[in-house]
Amino acid sequence: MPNENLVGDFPTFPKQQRSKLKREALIESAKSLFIEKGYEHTTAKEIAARAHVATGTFYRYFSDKRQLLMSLIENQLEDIMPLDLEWKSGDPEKLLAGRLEMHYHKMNESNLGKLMPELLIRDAELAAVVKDAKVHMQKKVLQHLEKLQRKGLMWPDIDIGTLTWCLQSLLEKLQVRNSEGLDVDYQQFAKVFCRTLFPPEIIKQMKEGTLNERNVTR
Amino acid sequence: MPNENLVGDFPTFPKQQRSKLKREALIESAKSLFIEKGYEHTTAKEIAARAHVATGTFYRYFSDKRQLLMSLIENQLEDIMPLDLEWKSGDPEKLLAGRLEMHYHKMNESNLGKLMPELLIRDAELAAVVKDAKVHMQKKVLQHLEKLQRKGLMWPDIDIGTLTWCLQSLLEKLQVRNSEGLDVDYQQFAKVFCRTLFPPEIIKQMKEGTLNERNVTR
Amino acid sequence: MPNENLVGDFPTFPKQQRSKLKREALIESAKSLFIEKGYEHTTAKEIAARAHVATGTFYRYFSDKRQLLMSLIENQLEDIMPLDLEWKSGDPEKLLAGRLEMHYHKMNESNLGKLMPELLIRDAELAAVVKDAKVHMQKKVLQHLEKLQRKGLMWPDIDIGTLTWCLQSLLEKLQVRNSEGLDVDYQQFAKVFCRTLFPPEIIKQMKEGTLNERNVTR
Amino acid sequence: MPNENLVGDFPTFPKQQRSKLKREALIESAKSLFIEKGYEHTTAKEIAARAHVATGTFYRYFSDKRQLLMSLIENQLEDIMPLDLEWKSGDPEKLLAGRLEMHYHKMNESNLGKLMPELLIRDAELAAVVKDAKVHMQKKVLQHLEKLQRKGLMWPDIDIGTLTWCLQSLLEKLQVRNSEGLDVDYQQFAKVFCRTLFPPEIIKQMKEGTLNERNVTR
DNA sequence: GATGAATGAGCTTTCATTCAT
DNA sequence: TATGAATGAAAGCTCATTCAT
Repeated sequence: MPNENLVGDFPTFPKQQRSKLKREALIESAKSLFIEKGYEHTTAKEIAARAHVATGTFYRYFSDKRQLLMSLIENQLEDIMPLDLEWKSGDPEKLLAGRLEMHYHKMNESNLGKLMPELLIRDAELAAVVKDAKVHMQKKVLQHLEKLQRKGLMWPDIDIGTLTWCLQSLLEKLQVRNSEGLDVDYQQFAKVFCRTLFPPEIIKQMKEGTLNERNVTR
Repeated sequence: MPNENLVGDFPTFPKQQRSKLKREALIESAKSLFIEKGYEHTTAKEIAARAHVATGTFYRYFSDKRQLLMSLIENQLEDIMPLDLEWKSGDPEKLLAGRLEMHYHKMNESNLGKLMPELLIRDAELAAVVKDAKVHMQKKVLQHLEKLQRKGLMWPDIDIGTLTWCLQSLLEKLQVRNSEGLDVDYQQFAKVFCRTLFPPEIIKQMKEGTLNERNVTR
Repeated sequence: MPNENLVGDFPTFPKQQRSKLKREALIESAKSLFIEKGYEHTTAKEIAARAHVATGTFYRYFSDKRQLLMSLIENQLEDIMPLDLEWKSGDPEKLLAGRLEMHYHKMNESNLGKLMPELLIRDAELAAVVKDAKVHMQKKVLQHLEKLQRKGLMWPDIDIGTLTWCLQSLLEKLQVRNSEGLDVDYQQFAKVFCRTLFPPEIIKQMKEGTLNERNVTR
Repeated sequence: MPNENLVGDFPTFPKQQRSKLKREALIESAKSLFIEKGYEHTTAKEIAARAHVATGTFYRYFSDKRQLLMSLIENQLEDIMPLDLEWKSGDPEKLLAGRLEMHYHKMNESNLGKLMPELLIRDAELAAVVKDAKVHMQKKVLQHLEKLQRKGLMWPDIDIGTLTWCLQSLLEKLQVRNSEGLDVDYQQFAKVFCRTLFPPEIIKQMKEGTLNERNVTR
């Protein structure tokens, strides 16, 4: 064991570091293979091979393929989840477009979007994890929309639950579309979303900054 | 096996008939198993067993599990596809709500919705088939929306392609939701859809039947 | 392929028959391999190979190696068990020698003797099965010896339980020796056994036929 | 690791000492594991772990699992071997009972008895080692019995070889019974053994101390 | 045609052994 | 020397597919 207490020694922990690297290499390898060939069609051996590791090493880091999958998912749950919608002042369409673009750009880096539908169907436990996260996210969106509605910014006669569901659905689909590499005109999508949520005159006021929230009882 | 050549035997082509029955039994069996356990986890033996035929018989009717899947999909592509949107006169929300309900009721009977995401990911050829159908469907919707836009019924400043995509996406998601057994308030969904497509005053006119299409250049 | 519907055809049931043959071939193959290399060192693949059958076929007939073992054991439990001792009139040494020889000859054909010690140690369930059979056998021997003792034929001051255990132990060891191919002088063994059981004057009377059992209260 | 070169440190060869300790720890660990789970089911990793050393260290001390086994066996061969029978004057039954009890008590502490049958079957070389020891032991017993026979103490008409074999067999079985934790009435066993060896009147004389060995030609 | 036993490639997983640290 | 992560051969078992009946 090298002396780790010398002044100026490079403060790395070679073993743990290498371990961690291998673990990550395996996860990366698995991810790419899952995306290429699907979860079922990917074998532990292949995962190990692409990570430049022996088959047995796979089982030092993960009890099995499923466990690796769970790690992989948990790592990236936030990326998978549709973004958090929070309305600030300003042009809502531009605002949203910007956020959509940023979110899906990040998403694309972790190509999991492509993977999820398959996984969710076959694995009840995983589905539960993701569903929980989704429900949590939807609650937040719902609360936000409720607040907006109370402020009189939204269509008054539409059920907020339905609206939330529609938004999330579109965001998820957008995510899939994105992961398929199709290009997306975020400006246009933002326009549709806004039109779905807000009556035209509200949008106009928001854009002009003349929106008077004081009129709204809270 | 009883003697089938007795006088008085049913005079129609019993062989072909029985063949067809077996083929269908196999498809039905496969469908239910695919839905229950997923495509990968269903074995040829099981499919045969549930269809009350021998394993080998499976291979007389289908060259392989995948081929059966393709048959199954093709049979039911229309059910899987989001419905065809055609706007007639009258209250558009009621109209749409009715059609949605009918469509998803039909869909639910062929529970394939649940199956598709898994399949599409793994099987490029299948994905291509489905994508073709989807594109075809989208084209029709697109044309219809273009006509509506030209008539001045729709938001003038929204890209029709984006809109079409949003509609289809929502319809697909609705289909999934449906197949998960969650109940759906079609009335509300119809409202959201309509609001996404049409400006409020147009909706009002449609409902009142005072819409004057003649103003629209064609 | 021979026509099996000819008059005079041998009334066999080809399928079941072949199945049975294969099952037996597998059992035989397993037995010989277990004896050659031990249970743990024998693989399902090898068993199948020696039975001229594919690996998968093994699993059609047995859920796994252990199950095959159980079948094998149950088939041959009687052969494994030490013989049943019943004393009739006449020269007890000759009588016993004859029975020993016959028994161990039979035993040798099913070479399981060699196999048992290993198996019993590792497999609690199997050990239980064999132990049951052993206990049953010992009870019978015990009863027999008790009867002999009541008749005054045996050493009066020796515990019958201990004696039974010694006899059975020697028989089992003899079985092992036998299975190892060492030759055995049954005459001499019979002499030892008899001397262990009966006082010398009783043996003498038995040989002379002058034994008077009427003196014995029952 | 603490500095081991401090003044006042124990001046003996600490390295060799520690080595020896490790070796022994490994042997002890292996022994207990072999007894608990059997030789085949014990892994090198487990042995190392229970001995509080790294897996690799195992291979510094033993070329392989089997070699460790051999060491272990050789260490304890005497305990495993049935005891040495030497007849002195006095009550032979009491004498024998005492020795049996002592011997099997010692045996029980090194629980190897349980292990042997499994090992002997699989491992020809080990079997040979043990067999050698056994043969050697039997020779000694044989010589002793021959002496006794020449002195006229034993049944004159029984083959000494057979007798030796029977004695050894019973001793081995007793050992197994012992290792199974069943209780044993050594008094009774001693009685059976003596009766197997000596005619009743000799036993009587031995007990009474009236045995006149001088009558015997040597 | 129909049957289902048979096949064997291929997957998951274990573990004796090696070797860089 | 000691370590324990890494290795990869080999075991158990499954299942799509074939083929003799």
